[in-house]
Order: sequence, then structure tokens, then C-alpha cells
Amino acid sequence: MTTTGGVRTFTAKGQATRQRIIEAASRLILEQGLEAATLEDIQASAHVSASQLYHYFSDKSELLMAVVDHQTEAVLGAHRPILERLDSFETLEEWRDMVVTMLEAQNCVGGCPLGSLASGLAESDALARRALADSFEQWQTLLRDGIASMQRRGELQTDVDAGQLALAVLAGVQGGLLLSQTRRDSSSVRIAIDASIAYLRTLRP
Amino acid sequence: MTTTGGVRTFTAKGQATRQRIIEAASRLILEQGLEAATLEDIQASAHVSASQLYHYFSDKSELLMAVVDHQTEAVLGAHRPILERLDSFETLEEWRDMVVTMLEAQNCVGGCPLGSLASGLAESDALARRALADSFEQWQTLLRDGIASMQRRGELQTDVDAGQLALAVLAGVQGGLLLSQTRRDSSSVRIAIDASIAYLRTLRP
DNA sequence: TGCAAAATGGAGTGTCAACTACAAAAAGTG
DNA sequence: CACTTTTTGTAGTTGACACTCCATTTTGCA
Repeated sequence: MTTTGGVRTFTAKGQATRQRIIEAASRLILEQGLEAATLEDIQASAHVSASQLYHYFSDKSELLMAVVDHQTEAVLGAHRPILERLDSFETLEEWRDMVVTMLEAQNCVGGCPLGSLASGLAESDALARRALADSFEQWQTLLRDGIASMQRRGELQTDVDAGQLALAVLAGVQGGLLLSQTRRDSSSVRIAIDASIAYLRTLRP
Repeated sequence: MTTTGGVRTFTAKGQATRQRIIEAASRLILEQGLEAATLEDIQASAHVSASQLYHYFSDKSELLMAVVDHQTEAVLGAHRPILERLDSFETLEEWRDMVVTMLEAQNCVGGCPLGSLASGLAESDALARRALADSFEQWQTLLRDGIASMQRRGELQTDVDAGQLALAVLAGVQGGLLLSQTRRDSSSVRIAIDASIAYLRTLRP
């Protein structure tokens, strides 16, 4: 075993296998919930044996951390392109449509990957909780920067705290996704985001 | 065993024991999460033996349904008194303070009892998911009626759908509680609710 | 007061899921 | 081409946790 800076190195094939495990775990956890997705399920779904799983992850919690990182990148990766160019109400509505469309693509199952992980791990895995707090922080920052752009462009008043607005919008999305997941109906998250947008519209100069 | 309408009857002592089990289960699940709270933990915490637990509940999922019902009553029971007299922004702020105070009382651990249960059970227990959807529905109705009262009193425009406003407020609370739980800091939920209130203020006639 | 039902104690059992041991195959590397 | 490391397969083991059995005590009630 060679190490570089304390981090294990894998061959290209190894990294692919590791990635396959993470993706299978992420999908199963989203679709069935944290407890229902067993390592055996994940092994079967990723087409790997137990020895492979433990070759790439020391234990379940380490795999879970990798899942948290993976889903963080998946979610932020989906939102970043659109939020980075956010500077108008039009783009804000595009973003709302993207959130709704993504949820509908999974039939409202799983809700928000980060929200579900946060809720399921917050009280049992302090490391994961902190990592997810960081994920939400990044998400909020993306929103804040977009809102600040809207302020700079004269679409919004400048005397309101963009960070607080971003937090409120993020909370609305998370709550809306949870309600939509529970009700199996995407209209909750749509209405929640629409309310956030309507609020922002009242803050035009 | 005597039954009344297909429902088991218990003596007063029996009902007390059953209640003790439900309350212990509710507390442990809130504090440690769904998976971490085992039946053994619950037995120890409620000071009952395994035979007692299975005397009152046929299996774990039945206990979980009882927990869902119990937490629904606990949450709605806390919100109902204040939401039933909601007809002004002053009362709305009282309600916000109550939500924040309740979360701080548990040091942000567990977040919203209903939100946590919904997130943890939605993909693994269809019955529980439906029950929780119903709980949210009731909660939303309480908010809607309060908002409608504000409209009738002339505190809010009457051309906005009270039900949609209630849904948006509920989503903000749920998302705010999740963020506060993850960050271990009640400011998220406070800011989220404040944003909802600020939005409603823009809807004054 | 006697008898049936309810409540409880305590000591199990079975299963399943996380995790391990060990060896063989594959693949990089000098 | 040797030979070291990585990757993978197979067949376990272990422990925890949901759930059960049966006896005993307690309680309700006719």
C-alpha cells in the first residue's frame, strides 16, 4: 500500500470501483432511507464483494462521509451553474423550475439528498453533521452571492442583508422539499419558493 | 383479552405503562435519531421488560405509529393555543418566539419532531408517511385559519390565498428548524420565520 | 372470594447486517 | 520478466437487536 500525504492511492480501476460504490450507496440511501440501505444492498447494487467495500472504506461511517461529500457535490454542482449567473428575477424563476423538475424526476422520493442526510445523521454522527452544516453554508453562499448580484444590478434594495435573505430562501426550499417528499406532490416546494420570490419582489427599489 | 370495536382495552395501569413506553420512545428517537434508538434502549428508559413492550405493541412499526401520533399531538398541542388566537402580527411574533424557545430548550437537538420522523420514515414506512402528511396538513390548517383571521381583521390583504401563505410559512419553519438542528444554532429558524413575517407585512392592505 | 384477564419478569432464540480472514487474480513498475 | 502492490473472491465470524415463550404476579369483576 502506497500513501501520499497519508491518503491512500488507488489505480484508475480502483477509483472507478470506489466511485461505483459511492454512487450506489447514494442512490439507495436516497431511495430507501439511511437505515433501509444495508451494506449488502449496496454491494449488490454496485456489483462488488464485501472485501472490495472494505478495501475502499474502513467502515460504514467512512462510506457515509463519502456519500455526504458526493451528494454535496451533486447538489451544489446542479445549483452552482444557475446560481452563479443569478442576477435577475427571471433567473430566479429558472432556478425554481430546476428545483421542481429535479424533485419530479425522482417522483418526490428522497426529497433533498442533503436535507435527508442531515436529518438522519445529525444526532448520530457528529462528523457528518458538521460536514452537512458546511454543505448548507456553501449553498447559502451561492444564494447570497446571487442575491447580492441582484442588489448590485438594481433589482433589489441594498439595505437588506443578502445573507439573511439567502438563509430564508434556503430554509423555504428545504422545508418545501420535505413537505413535497412527505406528500409525494411537488406543489409544496413550488409554492414555498414562489413565496420567497414574491417576498424578494417586494424588496425592489 | 377483551376488545371493544376491535381495539384492545387496557386497565388504567396498562395505559400508563403504554404511555410511558411511547414517551420514552419519542424522547430517545428525538435525541438519538430513529436508527440509534433501539427497543432495548426504549425498554430501559421506560423501565419496562421486553414482554411488556410486546404486550402493548405488536411490533416496532406499531410503536413507531404511536410515536408519530404522540409527537403530532405534542407539536400541534403546543402550537394550537397560540395559532387559534392568531389574528395580528404581534401574536405571530409570539409564535415565532415560542418556536425558537422550544428548539433552544432542547439545545437544537432533534429539530422538529415531526420533520425528523417524516424524513426518516418517508421512504421506509408508507403508513407513517401518510400519517405525517396528515400531521403537516393539520399544522398548515392551523396557520391558514390564523392568517385568514388576520385577513378578516384587516391586517392582511384578502386577495392572497391564505392556504398558500400558510404552506410557505410552514416550509420556512421546517427548513429553518432543519438548518438550526444541523448548525446547532437557533438563529437559522429565527431568521427564516422573521423573513416569513416580513413578507406578510408587505401584504398589509 | 374466586376466577378470568391483564400485567409483568426473565431468560431465551433467530436473523440479519456489519465486519474479517485469507488466498488468488490482476495490474502496475523497475 | 520478476516482484510488489492493488484488486477481487469466497467463506466465514460476531454481535446486536427484534422478537418469543412461559411462568408468575397483579388486577378487575361477578
